Amino acid sequence: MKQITIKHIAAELNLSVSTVSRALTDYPNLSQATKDLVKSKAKELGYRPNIIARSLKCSTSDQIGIIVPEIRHIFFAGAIHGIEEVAYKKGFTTIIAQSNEEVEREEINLNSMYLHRVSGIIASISQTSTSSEHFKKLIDRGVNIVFFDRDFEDLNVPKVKIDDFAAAYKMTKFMLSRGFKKVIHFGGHLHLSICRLRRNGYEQAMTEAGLEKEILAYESGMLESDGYLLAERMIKDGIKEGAVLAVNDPVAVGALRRFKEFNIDIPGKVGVAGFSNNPITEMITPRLTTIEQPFLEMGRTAAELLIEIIKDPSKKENPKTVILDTKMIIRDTV
Amino acid sequence: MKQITIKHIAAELNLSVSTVSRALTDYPNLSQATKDLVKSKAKELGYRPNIIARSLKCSTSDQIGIIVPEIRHIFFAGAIHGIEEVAYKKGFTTIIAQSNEEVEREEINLNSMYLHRVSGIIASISQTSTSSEHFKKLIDRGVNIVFFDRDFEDLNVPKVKIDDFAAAYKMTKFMLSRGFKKVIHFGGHLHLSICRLRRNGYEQAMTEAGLEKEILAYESGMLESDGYLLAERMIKDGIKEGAVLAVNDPVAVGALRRFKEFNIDIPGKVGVAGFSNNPITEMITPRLTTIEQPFLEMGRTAAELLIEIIKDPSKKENPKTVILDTKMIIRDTV
DNA sequence: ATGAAAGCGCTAACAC
DNA sequence: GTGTTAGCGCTTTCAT
Repeated sequence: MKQITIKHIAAELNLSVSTVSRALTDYPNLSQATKDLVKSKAKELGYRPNIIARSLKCSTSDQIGIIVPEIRHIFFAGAIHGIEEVAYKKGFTTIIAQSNEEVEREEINLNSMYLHRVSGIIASISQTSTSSEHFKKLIDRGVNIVFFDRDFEDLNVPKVKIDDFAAAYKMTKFMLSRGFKKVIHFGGHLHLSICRLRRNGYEQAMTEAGLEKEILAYESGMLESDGYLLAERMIKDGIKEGAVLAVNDPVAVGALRRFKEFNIDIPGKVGVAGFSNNPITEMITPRLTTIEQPFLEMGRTAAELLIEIIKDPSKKENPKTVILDTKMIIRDTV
Repeated sequence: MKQITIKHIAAELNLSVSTVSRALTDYPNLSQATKDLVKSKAKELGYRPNIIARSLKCSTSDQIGIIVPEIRHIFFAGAIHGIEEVAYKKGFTTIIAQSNEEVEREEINLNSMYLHRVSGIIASISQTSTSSEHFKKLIDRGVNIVFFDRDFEDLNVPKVKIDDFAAAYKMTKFMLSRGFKKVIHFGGHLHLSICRLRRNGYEQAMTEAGLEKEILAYESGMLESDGYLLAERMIKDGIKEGAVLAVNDPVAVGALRRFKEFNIDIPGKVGVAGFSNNPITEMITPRLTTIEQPFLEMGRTAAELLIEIIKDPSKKENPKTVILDTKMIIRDTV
């Protein structure tokens, strides 16, 4: 019940607490004999270091915090998997928190992790995070932060991203090459850089095809329900033909569902493409064309970047931005 | 950069640290004037309490730890949502960790949370957790623990569950009533109580129908890939007709996929039912018949039970087990 | 090679 | 109503 401390060990062995502490942390100038003695005694008594006390003293722990919008999205769950893989290998534990796309919750979690003195934080920001103030404050206090996928462009920290512009550009061109007269974009909120970049890529491809007059980009949320509603709105707006480039897979799936309810021929009349290569895209009918994002790799890389600056804070001077490759996955909806 | 402490506030105001501490924690015997003074000064200096120090002193925090097998399963993600909902409302923050179905990882996370002095832990155990030793140790040290869904039967702590036996029993009977000559069970590992109970419910229904000789229960993992493999094995075992009761939705979905690849008529020749009412069960073709588990409600209840014993540890003497209702969702695969 | 002692930031028992 | 002081468990400088 009662906690065993180094004091107990010291008392039992007639040693000072400092010697015990040193033995336990493998301090160089200490005889191997005492080290062994202390360690075996510690084991015997069932000693467990109080890492709270250690954190207080050293003002750090070996814990990495992860903050994402929603863990149930395979993209984030997968990235977390990648983060954990390298974190555990390097002796860190991880804790996860979700913002539920609410900036208030994001701030609470961020501060809580800071107060608990995590060694660093890997984050992908919420849809409602229009200002980077809450992150900026912590960065100014020296907290190690790395972003993946959704980031703040004005924050100069390490990042792992994909080339959102190029991916959207490529997919738009591809859809046009399949014979669609125009492409409509179901986009996310523009203060998120990934949404803005995807939209820019779309617009660029349309412009290059001489279709600037046909550019039509809706701005909405990033959930399945948003895609569902947007599809309905598109039909109501009188658009009966064209290809839809959705900002992500959930939006694409929602749109597809609505189009199917309207008995619209896919991909005959309307095409649909998503973003992420969510496993579900392959299980539904028709199977969704999408862009593969290497989420596992993104997570791994983010963890590596973070551990790099934890181990050597001077590396924060010139933060890296790593851009990972995407791949078009052509299936049945385009 | 440097942390502002109560010392700084005390110095600026010519007060003692204890007065400042008392003012900040709204101690009763203190003039409102000093309280206001201290609080405004704290705000002015950008003071943030060091909760590590507070944890060290009080050996607790206002943090609830959550440990689940895999966050990407909607069942767990949904339960976590429910937990967070009530936790935040009551002033707790939450941290999440996943075991990836590995008992080693589960133990690491469990210990890490304990060492970080969380107020309590809500857990659903991993598939490979055959012994409850690691949990037992912490419970003996006084750590507050609540289980939901997957639990250790030998641990006498608060739990939130469904009636697994009854649900499996009911679904088996229903399948038989639809004209299937027999039901085959795709079960999970039997050291998990939920798997054992579901299997028992299945066996009971078969026995009551005079089909004890036809009882066939495979034992496997709980992933989609396990269902896929099991379906293949069933075919290879020469079973061409009957209904499959899967231990959960992923297994059912995997089995369904394999049956479809074999061009087996569903539900004409073979029926399939899952467990959980995962959203995907409605998006695939044919839509999967399943049992709805109230995951949000399970999470909420677990959080309430935990906060109850945190606030009043004497309640641990007679831990509650809450059983929540399930519902059969009949769709196209049975 | 080992010990004594200070201190991380906070709370609370004890004084006045 | 407010101040003094000890101490939570640990690390680390300074002695010896």
